[in-house]
Amino acid sequence: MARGRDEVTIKDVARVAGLGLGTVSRVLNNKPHVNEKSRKRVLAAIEQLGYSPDLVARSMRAGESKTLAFVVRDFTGAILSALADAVQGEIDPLGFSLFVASSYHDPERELALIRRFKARRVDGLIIATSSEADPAVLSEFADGSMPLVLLDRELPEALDAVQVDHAGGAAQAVDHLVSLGHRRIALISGEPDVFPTTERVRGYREALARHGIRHRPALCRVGSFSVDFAYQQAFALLGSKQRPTAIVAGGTAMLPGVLRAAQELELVIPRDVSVVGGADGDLARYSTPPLTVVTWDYAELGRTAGRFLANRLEDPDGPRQRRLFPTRLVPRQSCAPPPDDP
Amino acid sequence: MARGRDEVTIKDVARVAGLGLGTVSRVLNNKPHVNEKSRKRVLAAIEQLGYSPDLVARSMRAGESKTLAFVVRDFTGAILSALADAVQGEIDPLGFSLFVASSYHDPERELALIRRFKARRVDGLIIATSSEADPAVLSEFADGSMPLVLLDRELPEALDAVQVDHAGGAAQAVDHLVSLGHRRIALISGEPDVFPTTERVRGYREALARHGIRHRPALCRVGSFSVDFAYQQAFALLGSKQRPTAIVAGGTAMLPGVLRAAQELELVIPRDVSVVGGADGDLARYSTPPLTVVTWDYAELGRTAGRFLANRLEDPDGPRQRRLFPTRLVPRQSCAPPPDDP
DNA sequence: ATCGAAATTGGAAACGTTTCCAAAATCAAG
DNA sequence: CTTGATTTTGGAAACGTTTCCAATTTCGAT
Repeated sequence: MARGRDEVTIKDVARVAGLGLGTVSRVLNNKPHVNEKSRKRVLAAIEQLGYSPDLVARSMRAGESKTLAFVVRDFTGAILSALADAVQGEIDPLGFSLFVASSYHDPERELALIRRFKARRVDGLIIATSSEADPAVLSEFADGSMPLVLLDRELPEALDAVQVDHAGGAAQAVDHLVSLGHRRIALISGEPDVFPTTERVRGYREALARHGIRHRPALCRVGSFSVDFAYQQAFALLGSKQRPTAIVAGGTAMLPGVLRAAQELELVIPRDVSVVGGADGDLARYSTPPLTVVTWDYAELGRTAGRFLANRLEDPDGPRQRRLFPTRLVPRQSCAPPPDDP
Repeated sequence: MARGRDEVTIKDVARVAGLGLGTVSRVLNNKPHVNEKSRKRVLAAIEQLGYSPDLVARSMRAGESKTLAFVVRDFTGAILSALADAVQGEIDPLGFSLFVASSYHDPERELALIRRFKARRVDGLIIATSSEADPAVLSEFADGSMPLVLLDRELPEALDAVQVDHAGGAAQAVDHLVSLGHRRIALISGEPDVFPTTERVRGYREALARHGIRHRPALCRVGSFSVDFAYQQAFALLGSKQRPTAIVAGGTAMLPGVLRAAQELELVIPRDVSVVGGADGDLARYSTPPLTVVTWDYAELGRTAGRFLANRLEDPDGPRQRRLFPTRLVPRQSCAPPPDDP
């Protein structure tokens, strides 16, 4: 099992170079106090033996692993994978490698993942907690034993965070629809206890109020980030007698559900109902008609998260880092004035 | 920097339990030869101190890290992230954590990633090499120093692999189109030096031959897995005088490009041109019209890759593992008989 | 009670680094 | 040359485990 019986170690390098362990280590880490001639000899020996340092041993001794973890609810989906990709791209040049794991919306599982990463001596965590309310997960963070960056979440602790201005996004969507003449505007979003949903609801209600439109609870559907949930809600909404003339779909997973419901009820977008997507993607961009969406810069969000975490590791007591990413509305062809009669 | 000054170690547990290191270690690893009463004492001490073993130290001593890496060209995209997710789900219960990294189609970068993972003592690799031809990457595998599973690639070495039957898939697409009356069928796929493309081309040509249709090189466009490439090729193809009546788009990234080209040329799918997608996804499923695609079970592919790698670690000299995943054609509404005149 | 076998136990050694300290070599100034 | 300061060097100790071996305890049979 134990591969690497034949691995060359720093001792071999020292022997071949005819120098001591200390000197080799100093060369490896670019430390001062090593004669130019010795450095050359060490480098030659390294080259000759094909030596490369054992990062596990290094972690062991140094107490840090140059390793980060990215924990989300679910990787299946273009946005979170784009984020992971961006994070990895950002931290790789700094010598870090990235673990990823999904909690599948299960706080229990999430906790187990965090614990295991802690045991692996991961240097830091980028995490979109499955819930903002789970006390077990919260208390795992409370002791401050693990540097972390929150991804689109809001926790009571004073943690570094990158967030998207979903409230602003929802407001942009409502403004746009109102300007087209809509008054009965529905919102569908996912899990009620996470930042993206609470913010969307807040932005939606505030925008309605601003336009003097009464908020009807029946039009605000919040539950779970799944295609099925979105489908059911959209179906119920669009099938009702006083159906909304527009739907704001929060989150990527909502869009397919809404489209399917509209299709099954033989409602044509945007003639019969207007739709604004809560995040951009291939589906929104290339479907017919292309869908108006609220979007933001995924890659930059990921890079920022990675950078925040790297900063934090360098300066554990530095000031809290936060950034709220603005959204923007991309008008395409899924919104039109409301139909006359219904 | 060195967090964890206060961490509790196996020595503390031994002291509190009033037993030796060996005994504690035996309890931790469920080894035999430990008295029931001692076991209880150790467990109590662990509980009391909140001890959890340091996985880095364990790796150090054991020579294996319980860590795997997943290296692909690009994570942005639903398929590869679904695969990563499946791999992670499969290996997590076995105690493994998963690193991910993108090579961005750059063999140089890919090599650097592999080297770093080796230095991290990763136990194994699941990899979709950026090219099947790069000698540097090949030779890195040749020494057999790292167990690995190939993902949709074919290399001369006798390596474990999971692959998709893209040749069969392309043939299914061609058969379907021919049965509708098409004769001028184009294929667009990505990088020419990787398994999915070479197989698609092979399947495409064989199917054409089987139907007695002459292969026209101009209709077979192969280059890069990018939306832009697909767009350009589709635009050229559909804008030509003898334009194809059907296009087979190999790979997810191809689809948006083809759709956009058709849209800009004001060609209606499937009236003016039929389209078969080379992989399924939200876009294909929910766009209007829904697109006929060739697909396969992404999650099962990922799980199998994970399982193969775990098997290999358990039995380094076991028989070579391979699996070719069948594709199936999902008829939707993007294919129709060819237009009469063009 | 006594003996041999089996079960249980403790702790040194090892894994491959980096860090630290003391020793050796070099240098500059007198 | 001598001396004191500085640079360079070597190697023991430490990081937290597991493994191994020898020592001790327990057990069963006589």
